[in-house]
Amino acid sequence: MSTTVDDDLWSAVGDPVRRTMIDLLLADGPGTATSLSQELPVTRQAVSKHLAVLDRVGLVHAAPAGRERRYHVDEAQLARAVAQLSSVGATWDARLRRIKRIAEAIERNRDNEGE
Amino acid sequence: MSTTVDDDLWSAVGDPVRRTMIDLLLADGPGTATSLSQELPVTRQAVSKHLAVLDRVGLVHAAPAGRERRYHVDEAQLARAVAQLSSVGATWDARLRRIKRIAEAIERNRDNEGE
DNA sequence: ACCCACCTGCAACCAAAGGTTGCATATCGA
DNA sequence: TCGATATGCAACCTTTGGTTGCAGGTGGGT
Repeated sequence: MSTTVDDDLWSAVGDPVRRTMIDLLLADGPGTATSLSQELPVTRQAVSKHLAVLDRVGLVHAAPAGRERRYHVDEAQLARAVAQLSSVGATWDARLRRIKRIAEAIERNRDNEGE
Repeated sequence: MSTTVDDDLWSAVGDPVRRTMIDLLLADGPGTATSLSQELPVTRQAVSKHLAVLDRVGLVHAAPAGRERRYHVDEAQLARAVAQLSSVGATWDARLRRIKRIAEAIERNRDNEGE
């Protein structure tokens, strides 16, 4: 079961730089490619490309203001992304617990045969 | 605050093919590059490279058995990955809630001034 | 023992993604 | 108007995900 996740949304937040960008936008409020690049280890152009990716999947939106483009997080879309993260996490977690339970059952069974 | 996430671990599960591979290994139990590739839209060699990536970050381990290499999920490491997913999710979720709370406060304030 | 089928690893090659530099354009402010 | 600043676009490089082709082990019949 492939968990039916939106691959575009996931891989958008899969990049460490983009994840940090979202962190920054949430912490400091809306920002521009230039302002973000000053707090990141990459150039403004790289940040600009990442913003384009985030914009394409709807995680951020641009608000043109004079000579600068101020980006802000789309809260609804980010909430959707968070839901998917926890969804996959929950799926894996459930499987891990099931595996552990089966392992314990086998363990008990082996003990019974041994006595 | 950059959430101090292990970027290698995160980007390992960031790839959709690798995520599906983990799903398969959890659902069907240990498997080989060949067996996994039969249920995936990529070639055996591609799967083999992905397994190498997952192995490098400790999410899977190989058990050489005769002519085949059977891979199984490292449950502890996967649990760690799941924890990071939910950690980032929780961080963003908290910020979203805080933003919403502030927005509502401003809303209330504006209403008071208006009356 | 032999041969064939099967699983694997390695190398060459390709395309897309992330990153950089350089340059041209547009806007704000003194 | 002129300089400083913010942006966009293009060329180029490197890494990564993907492919094909080929050679090397291992297992199982005959």
